[in-house]
Amino acid sequence: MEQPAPVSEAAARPARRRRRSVEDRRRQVVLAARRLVLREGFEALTMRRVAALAGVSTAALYLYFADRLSLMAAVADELFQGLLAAFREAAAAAAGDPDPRARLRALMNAYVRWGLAHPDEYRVIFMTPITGVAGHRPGAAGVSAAPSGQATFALLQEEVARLVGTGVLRPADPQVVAEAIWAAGHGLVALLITKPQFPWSPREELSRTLADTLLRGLSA
Amino acid sequence: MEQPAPVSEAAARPARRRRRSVEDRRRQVVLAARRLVLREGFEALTMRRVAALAGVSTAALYLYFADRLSLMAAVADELFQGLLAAFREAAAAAAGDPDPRARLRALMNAYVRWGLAHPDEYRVIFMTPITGVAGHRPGAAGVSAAPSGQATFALLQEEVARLVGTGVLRPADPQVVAEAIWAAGHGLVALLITKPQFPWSPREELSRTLADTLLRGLSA
DNA sequence: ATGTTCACATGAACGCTGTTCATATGGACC
DNA sequence: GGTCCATATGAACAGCGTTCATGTGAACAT
Repeated sequence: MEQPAPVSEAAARPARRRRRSVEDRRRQVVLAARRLVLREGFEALTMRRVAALAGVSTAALYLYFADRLSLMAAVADELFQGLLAAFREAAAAAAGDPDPRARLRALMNAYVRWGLAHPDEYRVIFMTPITGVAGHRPGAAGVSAAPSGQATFALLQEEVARLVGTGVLRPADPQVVAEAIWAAGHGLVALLITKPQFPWSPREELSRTLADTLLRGLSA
Repeated sequence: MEQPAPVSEAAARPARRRRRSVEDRRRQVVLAARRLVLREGFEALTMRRVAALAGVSTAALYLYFADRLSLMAAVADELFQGLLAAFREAAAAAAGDPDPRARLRALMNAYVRWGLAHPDEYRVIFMTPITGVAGHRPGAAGVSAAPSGQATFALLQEEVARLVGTGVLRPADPQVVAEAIWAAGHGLVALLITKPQFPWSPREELSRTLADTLLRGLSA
């Protein structure tokens, strides 16, 4: 339809064309799910609602995803790009700052701000027991594990490694340090989301104190 | 039955006796729910299963609790005592240490260790959107907000205040600092529980790095 | 002793969930 | 034109939280 192939190649085509179509539909489902989260929140992310919004039957979802968590993993991978964009933006904004720690601080702040600004998306990505983007139903074995997520963490990890390498931060395993920073940021976002009735100090102050303390503790 | 009151007081008694009985039942339900979590994990905590184990009908639960979250709040209050005990134990163990920061460090480590050792209980307490111990059905308005939880956080907050007061930690609002420490610890536990497949560094190393970094950043 | 009242308890139902499966359907190949 | 097979579906299953009309039995008044 898109490109009328020679008849001689027609034998090899169908499989490809079919697979293409399947992946298109799969992607369409993921996008519908994303729209659902953005518009109606985390709780709206049910198989029936996603199917209805995507215009397919509920059972059809199980042709593209092993189960609900696999679908959510695919959605998470999509949502990650929002956080990734915020990361890149923060890093760019801190480019001119003379303080070598500015970029790392900007990443920390961007993470917390993004999480608090997008709690429903944050819940999908970081507060749901998701393994990574699992493969289609027949393919059984899971495939690529959330590339966007890895890219995002890599950004943090590389920045830490850079600062350790240049001696700005005291000698340490960048992997461990990056994980610790991530954990600290996640804890703040997650607790504020889960326990909103706790008498929290102002969020700005809290976020600043956490980032400052970590940076001070890590500095050489 | 327990104490045959004079007939003249009989008019006032029933209400009291009845209330007592109701609270006993309520407590019995909470204990059944706790046993369920301990033995079968977080997912087993359903209204039907709790009711069955407590020996009452499912509908009866709604006489004692407004909804499922209220029941879980009561269970959380019960589970908190485990963490509180771990906190007290850790504080006592650090009593002889010459380092004035030893107790705070011990609290941080105890928190993370307890959470990782009791993930199902941790999920009930800290990873479920719970408001506090809500009142009975008719009473409508919620009552005491998780006393054990408050006591636990108070322990951390007081220790921070003590160290700030003695000049061991740099001047800061103990409330903000305590919240930040809590958030950091929570993040580590929560992420390890939610994303067990992530290629984490060894837990001991992670926990130590996080605690050391925070202490170093907070020290005067 | 009898009648009345009312807090407490329940079985059954409602609408929702994730998931499975027998049954179509329709295009690709022989 | 007939066969096959990937794709799609409606219906069903078991479970969930929650509600409500219906008991039931002890406490009180007469």
